Amino acid sequence: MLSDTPMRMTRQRKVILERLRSVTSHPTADEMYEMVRQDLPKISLGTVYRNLELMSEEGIVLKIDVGGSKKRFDGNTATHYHLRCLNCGRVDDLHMEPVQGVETKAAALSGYQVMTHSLEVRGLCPACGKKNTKSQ
Amino acid sequence: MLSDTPMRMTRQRKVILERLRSVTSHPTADEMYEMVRQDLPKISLGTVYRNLELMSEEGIVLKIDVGGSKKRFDGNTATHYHLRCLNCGRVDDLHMEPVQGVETKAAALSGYQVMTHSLEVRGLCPACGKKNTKSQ
DNA sequence: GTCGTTGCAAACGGTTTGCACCGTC
DNA sequence: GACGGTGCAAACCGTTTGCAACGAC
Repeated sequence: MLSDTPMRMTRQRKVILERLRSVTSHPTADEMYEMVRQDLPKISLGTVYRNLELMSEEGIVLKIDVGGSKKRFDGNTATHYHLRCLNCGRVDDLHMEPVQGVETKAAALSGYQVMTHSLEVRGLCPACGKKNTKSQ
Repeated sequence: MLSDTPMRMTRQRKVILERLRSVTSHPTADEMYEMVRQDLPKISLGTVYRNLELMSEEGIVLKIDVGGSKKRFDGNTATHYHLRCLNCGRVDDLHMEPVQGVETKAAALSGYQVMTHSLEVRGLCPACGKKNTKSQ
């Protein structure tokens, strides 16, 4: 997957990466666009998409393409799990050690050439859980 | 989530459910549309979407909203995991017992009101794996 | 100077929705 | 007969892409 010609470090690329690494949330491309525009008001949404895609292919950032209609991005590329709020859509890290042996087991059971795995726990985040028990 | 007024069992609804339960694959809404059209040539794609959505809310079918741009649907609502091919997009069941205690642990760690979890293993399916080692 | 990258705007693809008619209860 | 469901088509929304100008190397 790694391209042969190295990625040029453009101003846009640099800012996107810095911004993504500076937050612990898991922004959507759109949220990234808003963040980056504070530094580069003229950047286009297309550029943000292109760079997030490219950097996720290079393994520099993590694309969280799991549940929900929007993709989210994560500056932390180590394998880790996520929590997603079914009400407000926010995504948090789940600080839990990855399950041992899933990939090996899955490969043995299925014949797939396994590359990664992800686990997502879904429910209501503390804030939405509170709202929900009161009003609904 | 369960609505107060019961769902009317229309011809469309019945056929969609039957067809979904008759396959072990994990069709997209579009694939469901093609399948159902064999019985009901005049059905509209919108109806298929509406019914799959509705039935997943009722817990009659499972919406697999995990990776990839298209949602997929599953007639088997028991918690089970999936394998996804990164090349051709096909989704298979992973016949593995669900990981014990993830939900409780996640709830304790995060304060989320946990409802479900899902695990997805990604890689190349046997067919694509074979192609890949030869050509690429 | 080359050629990868950008900004822009238009296109895309999956999904949702407004509407008037239809059919289940 | 009421009212939820349907078919149709248009709208939606996140994402991708073609293009000419730009700028990193």
